[in-house]
Amino acid sequence: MGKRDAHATGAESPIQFSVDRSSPVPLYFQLSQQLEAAIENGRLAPGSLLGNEIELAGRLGLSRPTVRQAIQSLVDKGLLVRRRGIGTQVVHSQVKRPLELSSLYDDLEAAGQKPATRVLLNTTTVADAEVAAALGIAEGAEVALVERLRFAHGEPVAHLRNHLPAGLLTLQTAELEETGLYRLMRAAGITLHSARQAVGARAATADEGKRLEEPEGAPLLTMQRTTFDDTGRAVEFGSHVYRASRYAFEFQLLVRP
Amino acid sequence: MGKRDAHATGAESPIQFSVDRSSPVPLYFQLSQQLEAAIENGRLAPGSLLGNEIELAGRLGLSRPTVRQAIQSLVDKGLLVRRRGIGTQVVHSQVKRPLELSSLYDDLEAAGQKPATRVLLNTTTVADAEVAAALGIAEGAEVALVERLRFAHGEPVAHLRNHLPAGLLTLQTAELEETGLYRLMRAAGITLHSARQAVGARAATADEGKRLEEPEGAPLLTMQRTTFDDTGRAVEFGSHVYRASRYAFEFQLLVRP
DNA sequence: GAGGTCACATTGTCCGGACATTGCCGGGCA
DNA sequence: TGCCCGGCAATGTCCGGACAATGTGACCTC
Repeated sequence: MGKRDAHATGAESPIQFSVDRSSPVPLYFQLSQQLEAAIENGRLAPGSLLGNEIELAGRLGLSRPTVRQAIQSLVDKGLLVRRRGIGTQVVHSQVKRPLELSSLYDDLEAAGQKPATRVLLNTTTVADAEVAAALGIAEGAEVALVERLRFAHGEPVAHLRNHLPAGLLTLQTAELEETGLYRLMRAAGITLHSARQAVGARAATADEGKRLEEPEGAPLLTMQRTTFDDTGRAVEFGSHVYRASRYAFEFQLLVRP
Repeated sequence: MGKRDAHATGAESPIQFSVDRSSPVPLYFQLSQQLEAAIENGRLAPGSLLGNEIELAGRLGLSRPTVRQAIQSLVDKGLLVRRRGIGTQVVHSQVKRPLELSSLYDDLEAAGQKPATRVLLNTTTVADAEVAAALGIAEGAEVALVERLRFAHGEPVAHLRNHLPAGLLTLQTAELEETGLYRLMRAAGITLHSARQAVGARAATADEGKRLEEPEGAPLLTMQRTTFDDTGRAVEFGSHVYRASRYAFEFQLLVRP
């Protein structure tokens, strides 16, 4: 054969992708979804080359920028790696879901544990110094306050206290017992964008121990989180306490290049 | 005036950007850095519009795709928000450094605390089941093992135990006392790409208490982390214990759109 | 046989344009 | 006065091409 097989990667049964130009879904998005699915179910093996962009574009009847846009989105997700002069290949390891702004409710549900919630408090109050600073509002301003106990398998897992700016949305206690706070906020049209978190640990006080069915002095995991929407407004400040014996944070994170 | 002022945003003293075409630095990167700097130091006020892409491209003598690439990189960082039909604006809040694959050494140094390290162990051993699973190698395979105590202001902050695949790089004890593990790995040409972390809490054992100068039973923050390079290979597995009274994790994270 | 050199394949960067989609605002109409 | 509609401005998508930078492998030379 010649200097190098031009179809070195395509030789091994190239996967057939296709795009629907009549669909309102952007072409690059159609392609990236098909690529992601192929990676997810193993049809594109880890470490395998993707075949060069130009040929792929030609096969699909797309332009190279469109194909690049599709590939780039998966590179950003950490599923693909580009190597100049080499090609684009699937990362070797099993990359699980990358880091997301996780909700305890969704985490528990995904883990197969049916989460339950008991609302302890659902009212309004005035912001103290800490809450005001976190939400970027004036001290003494009105805020919504929600306190909940979260259970999994009938046992308490965490005590959640959240402050929200007044007027952002009205929280029904019945809804709060049914689902997570983030889902309610999203349903109200709030686009969550970023969050600032601090995770620490401390010993349980007597009150906390009673609430969470732990002895006084037991280690607890604490998290404070301020969540922002896409305009940068703070939309929620949470101060949560987890039973360390029942819960740990797990997440995947990518290095920003 | 007309239906709408075409220079509504440019009217308020448009910031002058400039690019150097003779520089080897990509044009879109030059622009994105200047934009980021302008946002960082407040010359581009939060909430202000950026002015339309076409006009900006014209002023700089760039094409629109190049300008879009620059803007997109800042949108990905969470500094800008695009609104179709409206324009691109700076997010309102003070977005601090986004989430990075943080190194305790760098964290402490950035906080102005001079970190110090005492190497307790720097040897090789065989992988037990946990380490083998984390690194994706065979049980019993040879691995490097490093145990360190990290100090800040002369007080112990954390006990760090790391396992690395054999042959990845040779760690000098003297180097480990001088800087952080990640810096050494990067200096050895390893491109860190992603990591899987689990953060929990537990009570200190008697041994741990002695090492970290905490009473037995004191709450400790624990973290296990497996780090991968850009090909997906696991390059490090860390099992760390922090004094909860002296350290907490802080990070910012973005919602994946 | 060992080493360096060169061509090639592939991604990286950049251009100029075209049309579609969306949100806002003003003006027209009832 | 109030509602609806059209126009406009801005981003979103897509095209086709051009040249640069880089890593690999094969070839050639010594």
